[in-house]
Amino acid sequence: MATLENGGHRATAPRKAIAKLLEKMYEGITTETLSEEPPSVSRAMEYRTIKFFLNAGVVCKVSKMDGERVNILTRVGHRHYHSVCVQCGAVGEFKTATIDRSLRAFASDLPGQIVDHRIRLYVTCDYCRAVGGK
Amino acid sequence: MATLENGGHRATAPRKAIAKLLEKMYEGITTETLSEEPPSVSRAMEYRTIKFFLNAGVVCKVSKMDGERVNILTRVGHRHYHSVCVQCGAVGEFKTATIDRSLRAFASDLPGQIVDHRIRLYVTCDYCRAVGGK
DNA sequence: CACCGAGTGATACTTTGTATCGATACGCGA
DNA sequence: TCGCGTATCGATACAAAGTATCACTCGGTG
Repeated sequence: MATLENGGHRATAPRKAIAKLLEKMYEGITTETLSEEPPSVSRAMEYRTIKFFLNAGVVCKVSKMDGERVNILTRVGHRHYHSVCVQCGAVGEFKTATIDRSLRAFASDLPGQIVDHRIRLYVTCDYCRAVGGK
Repeated sequence: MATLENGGHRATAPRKAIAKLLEKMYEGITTETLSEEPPSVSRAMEYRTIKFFLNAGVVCKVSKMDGERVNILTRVGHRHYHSVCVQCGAVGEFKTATIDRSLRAFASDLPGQIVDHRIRLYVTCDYCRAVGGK
């Protein structure tokens, strides 16, 4: 929460409520989620708060396999990637030590100079594999 | 174009026009592009045709760095990745032989089983580097 | 207490995407 | 060639998603 209180911004009730929701929704939230779940805020606030969290770096947008984009809480630090369970939708974050080597490999296959990158993995998480029986 | 004529689908005038536009717009097109550029089709057709191309596998959706999603023509075969120039917006496709090794590395850092993945590189393309002077 | 800017809700409005419907255009068999 | 069913098309009505505006509230400060 301390992150929010920078530059004169306040950790207000709606923001704390939405942050709390973000914490427990591992599959991410959308404005639709916000209009259904308890911490009732005005429709305008749904968009405002999510946008606020986005450029505060508190949440990331992640694309599900079907193209839907949800907002998920950033739990780890700066450079990380997302894994999305194709069954339960839970989004995980991971880092990898080998990414630099991989990027060099990509770079050699490619004209131009890499300035940034996105990697996203679709997985079946351990829980779903255990439950789903496969 | 032959790709289109499967399952009783036709390569009609609007489709050919949009396909032609896709061929020359390396930065991808949106429905907005279609409403501005010549081959004038009804607004409903913009959406219909793009959706049609999408599940025909003729185009892919690619996210620009700012989050805008454009439709770009698929030029190479099945499994490929996109590079997006952050200056001119041109989208390139690339394959890489080393991806399997990289994925194994990711997999070892990650619980669950990888079923699919997306990789996207943001670059400054050779042309923009030459022109932009850096 | 007065002031001021951040934050909020309600609402109007714009943009984006979908559904519907009548009218055409094509491919194909009789 | 004629007739028919399906694929398409344009126009338009609708629905959904996102933004802009405005008046009002809340906290902190002098």
